[in-house]
Amino acid sequence: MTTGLRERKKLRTRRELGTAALDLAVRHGLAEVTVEQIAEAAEVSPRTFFNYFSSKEEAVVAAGVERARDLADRLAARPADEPVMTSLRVVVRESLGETAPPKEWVAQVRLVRANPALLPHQLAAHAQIEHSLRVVLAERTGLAPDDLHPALTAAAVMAAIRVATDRWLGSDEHDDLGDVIDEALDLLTTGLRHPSRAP
Amino acid sequence: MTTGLRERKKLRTRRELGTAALDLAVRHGLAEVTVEQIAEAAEVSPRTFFNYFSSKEEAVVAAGVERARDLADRLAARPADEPVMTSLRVVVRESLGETAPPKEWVAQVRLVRANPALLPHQLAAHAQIEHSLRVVLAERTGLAPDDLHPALTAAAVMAAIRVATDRWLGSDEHDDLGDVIDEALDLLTTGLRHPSRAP
DNA sequence: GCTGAACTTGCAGTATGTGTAGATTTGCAG
DNA sequence: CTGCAAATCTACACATACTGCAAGTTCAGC
Repeated sequence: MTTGLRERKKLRTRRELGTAALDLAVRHGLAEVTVEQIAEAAEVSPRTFFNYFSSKEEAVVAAGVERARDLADRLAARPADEPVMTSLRVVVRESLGETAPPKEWVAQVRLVRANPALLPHQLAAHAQIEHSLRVVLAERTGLAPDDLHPALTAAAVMAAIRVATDRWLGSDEHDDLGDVIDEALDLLTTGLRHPSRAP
Repeated sequence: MTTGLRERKKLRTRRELGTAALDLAVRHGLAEVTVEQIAEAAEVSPRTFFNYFSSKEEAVVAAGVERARDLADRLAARPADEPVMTSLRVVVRESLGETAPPKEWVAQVRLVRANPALLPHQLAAHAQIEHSLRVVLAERTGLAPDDLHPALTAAAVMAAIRVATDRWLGSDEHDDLGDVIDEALDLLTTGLRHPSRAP
């Protein structure tokens, strides 16, 4: 089952467009970048750009989606008898990178922070990832794919990652992101109980 | 502290534009509606529309934001010694309406379901509400406004509402929405533990 | 009433996004 | 290898979305 040339080429173009969009936006500011420039950087016609993405915002964020799709893949690869939350902690750690978070990803989340116009599309991207997670979780637990439990678990975990990342960015990336996320996941597993203010 | 005429007028225009956008989109389909039509329906120039919203999608979703802002207001009005989750359950029930969910709101979420292009903006709107909730929760618990706990609680609750609503829409609005949301909140407070499959 | 600030508006110009039709490339069977 | 069918890319045309600017117009406070 070798993926045909056609398919590979398409994927390559998509990636090309995504990274070009991100690169240009980081370098010159989102507002200064036009679709024409992105298309040119990816060596493709402007019309073709719109065959892949419906806006430059979507393209900028697309790279992140692909990165995060591997979260679901990794999750599916964990042993089925491992507690779900354990699996989730492991895969999140894994995809955060051994040493530091991938700098492409950091550039992206920083860009979103600086450009509120990107937020809607960032959140939509998260929703896609959330959906992938939900599907895997449903298989894993043997529940229906539209059951409340896998859906909410996926949503809550994505929320934890989002909130933790935001906090991490806000604190000038001083803490270890993995630790912050773990803390957030702890809160989830303890039912969001009010933490004692004197530990 | 009577709000000046100016301010009231502005709010009125904003509301006018939002409801006009929603109305037209429901009636004719989102794609068929132009900003010009929305502006005309609100008796305002197209240029003015863009002084309020940066796209028609944002306008369509704005009505929902305002409705949901009252969630935070209601929450702030609950007694401070009531357990947070209890307060949340109460205010969600309250704002769902005594008998049935407000039909304007239902129309809106249905529209988003039918038009994926609206999803990003819907999620951004949720993020705004989430922020309001977070602020109130922080005050309530006496924690810093950027603390992980209020932030994650707000995010998780919004996620619960979103997932529950989606499920409710998917099941042809047969169940009681309030019950579905309660179920989702239960999952949150029990730490998302895997529900026993034989109750 | 007068004055400054806030809001609205028209206009001009650029960028976004889509339908269509024809060229180009790829997959595949003969 | 050849040629056909389907997928993809591209150019062109066009409507709509959005923004900056320089007026008008309306409101708040003195």
